Amino acid sequence: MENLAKAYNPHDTEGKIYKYWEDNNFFRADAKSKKEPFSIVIPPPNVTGVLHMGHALDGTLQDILIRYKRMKGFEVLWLPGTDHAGIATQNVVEKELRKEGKTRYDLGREKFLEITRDWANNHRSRILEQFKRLGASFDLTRERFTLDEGCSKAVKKVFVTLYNEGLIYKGAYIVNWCPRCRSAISDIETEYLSERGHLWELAYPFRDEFGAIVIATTRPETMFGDVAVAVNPRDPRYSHLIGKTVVLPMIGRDIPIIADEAVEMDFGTGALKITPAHDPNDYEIGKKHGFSPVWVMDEEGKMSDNAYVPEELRGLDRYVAREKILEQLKLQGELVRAIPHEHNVGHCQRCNDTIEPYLSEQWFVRMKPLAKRPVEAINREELNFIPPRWAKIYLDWMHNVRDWCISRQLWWGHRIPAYYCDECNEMMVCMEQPAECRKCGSSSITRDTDVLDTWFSSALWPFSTMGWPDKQSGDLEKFYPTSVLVTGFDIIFFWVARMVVMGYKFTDKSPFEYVYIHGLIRDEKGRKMSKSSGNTIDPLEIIDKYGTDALRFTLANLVTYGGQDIRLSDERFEFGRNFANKIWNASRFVLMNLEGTDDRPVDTEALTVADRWVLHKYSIVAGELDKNFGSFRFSEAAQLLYDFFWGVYCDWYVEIAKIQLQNPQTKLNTQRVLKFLLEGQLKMLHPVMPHITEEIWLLNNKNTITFEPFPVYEPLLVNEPAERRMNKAIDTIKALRNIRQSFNIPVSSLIKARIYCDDGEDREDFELTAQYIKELAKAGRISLESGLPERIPARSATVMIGSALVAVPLEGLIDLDKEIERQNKKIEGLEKEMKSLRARVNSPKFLENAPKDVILKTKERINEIEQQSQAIEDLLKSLVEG
RNA sequence: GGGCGUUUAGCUCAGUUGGUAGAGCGCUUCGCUUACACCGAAGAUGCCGGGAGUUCGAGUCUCUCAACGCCCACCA
Repeated sequence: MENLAKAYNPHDTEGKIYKYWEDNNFFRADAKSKKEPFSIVIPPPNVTGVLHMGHALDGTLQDILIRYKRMKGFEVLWLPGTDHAGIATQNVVEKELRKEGKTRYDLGREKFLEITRDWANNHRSRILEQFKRLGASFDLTRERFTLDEGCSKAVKKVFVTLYNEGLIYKGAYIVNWCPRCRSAISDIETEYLSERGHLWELAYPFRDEFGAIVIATTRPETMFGDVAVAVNPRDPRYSHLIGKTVVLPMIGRDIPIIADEAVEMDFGTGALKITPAHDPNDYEIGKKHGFSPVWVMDEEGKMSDNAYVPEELRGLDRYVAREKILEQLKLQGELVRAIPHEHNVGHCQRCNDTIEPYLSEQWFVRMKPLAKRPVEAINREELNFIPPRWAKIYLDWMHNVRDWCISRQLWWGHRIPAYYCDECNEMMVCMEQPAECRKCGSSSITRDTDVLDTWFSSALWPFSTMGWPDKQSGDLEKFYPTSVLVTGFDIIFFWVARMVVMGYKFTDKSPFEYVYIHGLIRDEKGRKMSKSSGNTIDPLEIIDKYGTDALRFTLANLVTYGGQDIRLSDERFEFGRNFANKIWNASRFVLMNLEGTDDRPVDTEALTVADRWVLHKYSIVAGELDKNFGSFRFSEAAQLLYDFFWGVYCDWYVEIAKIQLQNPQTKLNTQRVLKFLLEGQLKMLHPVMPHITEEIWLLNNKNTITFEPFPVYEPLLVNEPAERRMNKAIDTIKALRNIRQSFNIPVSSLIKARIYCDDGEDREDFELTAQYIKELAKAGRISLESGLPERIPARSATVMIGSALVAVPLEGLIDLDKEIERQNKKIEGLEKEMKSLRARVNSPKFLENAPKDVILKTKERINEIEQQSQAIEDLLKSLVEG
């Protein structure tokens, strides 16, 4: 054991240990096991992605739960996989193509998909390899991909079923259109940003008389698609104009002035241009009044090449066209004015391009009828959010849910299983391509060219990955529904809510019992981490620099139950690194001192006070840990582990063990206790810091720590007297060290300490711990005196430990003024505390209402303070008198 | 417009049923004592955002105000 490195080097450990786990298939789940199941499916990272801090946090927390439950004896499944990430992946591949000066249209659909598939396959393993570096104990034999055969089958099955039940429909509606992606996107993929623009007031001249009506618009380029001008019928400024005809500037097309209640009189000019093909509200108004929409912009955001658009503008980008139009209108005197106007503009979440509302044929899922059971799930506690406040956000969304636009005009994704007869246009929605048209019998059939929103397949993830709709594997029965979903709040609507919807619809159950929502990772200034702002912290770099376990421990410690965002900086990981090193070195110490020991258990008859004390504390920590891991309180668990290992085991027990190891009578049992506690703590730490604990564990054990039973609260180890005794001893040691430091007494000079105490319990307590005090406070001699002295020994530094007085005679060494100052300060503190205690006790209401134990405790404390104050005052007197 | 979160030591943040505040880092002073300087020892630092209320007692519960942040809706 002497050959262990002086400092923990994670790189010597991590790769080796992970391989050991992998080679032995420790993480493979058995669907036939009799053990109670515990399962998590990973939120599938995008194939194109690289591991970022969000993944690291998410993955760490899942792995902690998984490893903890594995040690608790559950049959555990953590199912890994990746998401094909429709738009994101397609964008990346298109970007690559652009470097070669090509577009996807140059390649054609088949060729483009082939390239994208290769790309995805390459990256698919990369991200999972990165998760492995996190120590993720997932079952790689069950790895899934949202576009693999099984998932695709599930997608088709769900689509066809929903269609047949009328829950999926196709139709022309205004959708959010991203001109850059050339696709529709859903409402929640549209991000509204406040932008400074203009409200342009344009004059549309009357056809049959002099004058004009002035409308207000933020998008003048859509004017050629106008079908009417609408005013509020109650608006006195305009009511006389209703029914008249105006002429669209530049193209001279006639449109009527109509009346509609929806027009707000006090916005803009009170006159609204109606452009049904390019605005959601206008679409509604247009429909109501029976107008046919006029398209003037194409799917790339360019002005259409049709008769409605002036020739010189056709094919121009929408913003270029806007400038030209304004220029022209200004010349013609039809641009009345431009008012600076701040308004919200939709942007594509994926590519940030400005969204155009666009009337087009799309597929939708009717969400309202599907939302009923997901709403009830909260009340029935079939679905529980942690922290619970997220349930409200989820419910609000469910209550106001709108139809979900699921079709995307992309190539990369699940192609919609709808088929059209080329002859008669009959539409057939079915699992496989039909051989012939069911209506006219033609064999010329074409599949719908749209693909599905990525989140459609993600919504099925918890059960599509378990084999649904097939049941052969047994995974569905054993591991579905899953136990918990761990994710960030940013995808509650995108993913969590839709999984619940689909879960209830197709499996009759919530796909998970708990949703644990953690905060988002931010940079040290609280900004969102993003590649574009260059403020990301790469978890792999952190792993290289500090080690995986350091990363995991730090993150676990930083995450809060309330789900607060986490501000990270590089240096924060030193915390975990230092702790790992501490574990390493304490282990090294213990292992070095195990020579000559045996494999027998701790002899509980022969325990010293310190042994009993540390075992007592250990048992309590084990119990607390169980509670914390069981209730997703990761940081409390991490803090507990840290405090016990460092603050109790290392700082006190190991130091005391050094004493006990010197004594042949206590040596053997001390070794056993050291080892028992070290191994127990390795187990406790293992879910959070798997590599280092396994490495150390294997130095002394044949089998992996992976399946070791997690330590539990052990009532037999609880020992209150030992705790009381050690608390006194520790207080005394600290007091003596304080005196030593205050008076600059060098370590080389041994101090003497006299402890004046009662002959009863106090004396017994101190007798049992006197040796620890002597050694750890570097005292030459400890003497126990009976009762408090009548006169405090002169030229002594003193301190009260409970009702006992500890005095250190410091002939010649003591600085009188310094000691007086020290004691005065002490009295000051006591007096302050006393004041508030007295006020309480003197109030009859307190005595009436407060619980008895609180009253008792308060009175005891008052007595204690009185005693101490008295002693200190006596001391001061004797100091002054010399 | 609606909703949520945050405000505690110089910094970053804990604080689970109300009992008189903690950690890490940083800072000060010592120290290479049979693991560890990625260390050990001793210390300093807080009207727990402001105000009001409930209570014997409030960082913790209620109301209110303020600042910052986020989400949803949305006005052409």
